[in-house]
Amino acid sequence: MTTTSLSTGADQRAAIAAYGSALEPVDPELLSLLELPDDLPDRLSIAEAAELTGLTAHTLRYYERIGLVDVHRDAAGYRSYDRRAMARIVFISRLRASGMSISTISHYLELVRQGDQTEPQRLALMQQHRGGIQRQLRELQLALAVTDYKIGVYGGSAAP
Amino acid sequence: MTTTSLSTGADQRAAIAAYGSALEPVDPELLSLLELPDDLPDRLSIAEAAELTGLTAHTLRYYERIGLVDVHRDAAGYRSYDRRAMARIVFISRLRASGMSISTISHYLELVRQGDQTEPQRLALMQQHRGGIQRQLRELQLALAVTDYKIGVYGGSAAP
DNA sequence: CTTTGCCTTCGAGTGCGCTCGAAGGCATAC
DNA sequence: GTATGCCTTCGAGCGCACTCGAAGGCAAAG
Repeated sequence: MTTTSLSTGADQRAAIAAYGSALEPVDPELLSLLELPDDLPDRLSIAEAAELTGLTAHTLRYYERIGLVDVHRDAAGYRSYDRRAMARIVFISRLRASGMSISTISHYLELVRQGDQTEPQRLALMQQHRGGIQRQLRELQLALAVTDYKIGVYGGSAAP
Repeated sequence: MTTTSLSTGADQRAAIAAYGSALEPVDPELLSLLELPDDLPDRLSIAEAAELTGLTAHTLRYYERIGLVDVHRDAAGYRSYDRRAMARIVFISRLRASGMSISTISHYLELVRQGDQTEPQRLALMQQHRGGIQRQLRELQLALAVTDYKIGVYGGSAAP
């Protein structure tokens, strides 16, 4: 769409790469927090992205469909996940894993789209989420205690 | 049903009490692990049970309906939650809060019903659940890290 | 050429865990 | 008596987050 096909074959997907992702370099501190591998390829297929994130290809398409992430297409029309997309997806999956609803994530990302003046709202949202995470941590500790108790009752050891 | 009504009025529900719950005394260690109050009344209405557990009355009826817990009825046909029922409900809510599905909980409770010879299976189940809890704890730590990172970016402090 | 396999879009379906509402019973207050 | 409020059972409904399947495109292998 943006570039005309010069090369053919397998390289085409990679060749199409210099597109869109270098606008902002993706905060390296966040990138390392998200624990993406250092040798993360520039462009990944949906199968590779699924493998790396632990989500299914179906779920990745779903996240894109509902507007959580933008994903480029290569010359064949296939999805091509760049560093930015991967970072966002892992970020989203962290929020999901900590119980943030998809509608709240959508709202947060909409605030991001609206620019810097929404930072106070984003801050409030994240602070509230932090409270939720801490509550969950406490609940998990309680659950761990009763689970370990039962394991003890059944004569087992905690490490299976 | 079991006793004929001698008293009338408010005491009737309490009067019906000496029924069923004293068969086994409920493991005091588990009871304290479940953090039920020391002054837990012998018999609670569904509203009181809901209040104490943080579940809704609807959910308590649902858990009973699907066979997770047995609950006695008073002379008026109202549910009356004894210590044993409360302990089980809190136990269930701990398992739920740590991500055990209702069908797995049902299975576990069915094993309990089947008697001592199912202890190895219960042990395995709880050990597996322990693994799940630990995985969730790790995921929550990662989520907490990115959340705190964002809070920092937005100029906020972790304690709101 | 055909086969294989991964990819596309689209819309519909699924499973879970509640959640609700209707219709009615019981008990205390007035 | 009636009104209020909490309780009962029953079946149905709902929201969420996927999850799936059909129909078809693209490209490397044989």
